[in-house]
Amino acid sequence: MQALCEPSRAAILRGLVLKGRSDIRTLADELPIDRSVISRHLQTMERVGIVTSEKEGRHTFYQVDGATLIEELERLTGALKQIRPFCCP
Amino acid sequence: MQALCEPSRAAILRGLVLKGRSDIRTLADELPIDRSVISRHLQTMERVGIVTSEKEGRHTFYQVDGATLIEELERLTGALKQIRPFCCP
DNA sequence: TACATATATGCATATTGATGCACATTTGGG
DNA sequence: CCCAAATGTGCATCAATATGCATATATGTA
Repeated sequence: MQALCEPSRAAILRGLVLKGRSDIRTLADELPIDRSVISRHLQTMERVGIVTSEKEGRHTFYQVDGATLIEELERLTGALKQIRPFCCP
Repeated sequence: MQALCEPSRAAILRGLVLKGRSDIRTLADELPIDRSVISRHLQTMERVGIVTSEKEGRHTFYQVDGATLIEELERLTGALKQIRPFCCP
């Protein structure tokens, strides 16, 4: 959730989806955001599990982990459905 | 999303789910949060559409709109599923 | 009508977290 | 080994927004 709230993070995620697997430099070329900021946001999102990273030489490639993202959302949706009969009688 | 990110809002939403339809005073009795703050957060969440309100005399009763919440989440999940083959080949 | 209760709002302050610079670190190429 | 490129980190600053008090507004009740 946190990850999807912040405009910059959303933009980075969007860029990553559009471009597919890419390194920070490539993403930074498309966004008006400092590379260091992008780096940190991607680290944040990796911690949460919605992106993955692979180091290749001096580059770090990031990629959206759509499966995890979907899983999490469905988990939440499922939980809400359990609750629903109670919270909206 | 924004609504679910903020700790206080999450707490209020949780309270609202546990108690079911209730007024601000009732919620405030369970939470270490000022009534005015709760009032504003509920207004915010109503604007987004995840809770609904009904005035009855001097009370304003709020209720979680689980249906909308689930709808939104499923919309997002659906969109992600569309993208998935591209973003995680 | 006067009063108490419930909620909403104006406003100043506090808090959280994003931002970008400077610099450190890592790595490949000559 | 030295340099340049790519990324990561420390740090000070800024911006957004939550918070709570004081107060306004609305509403039921004696």
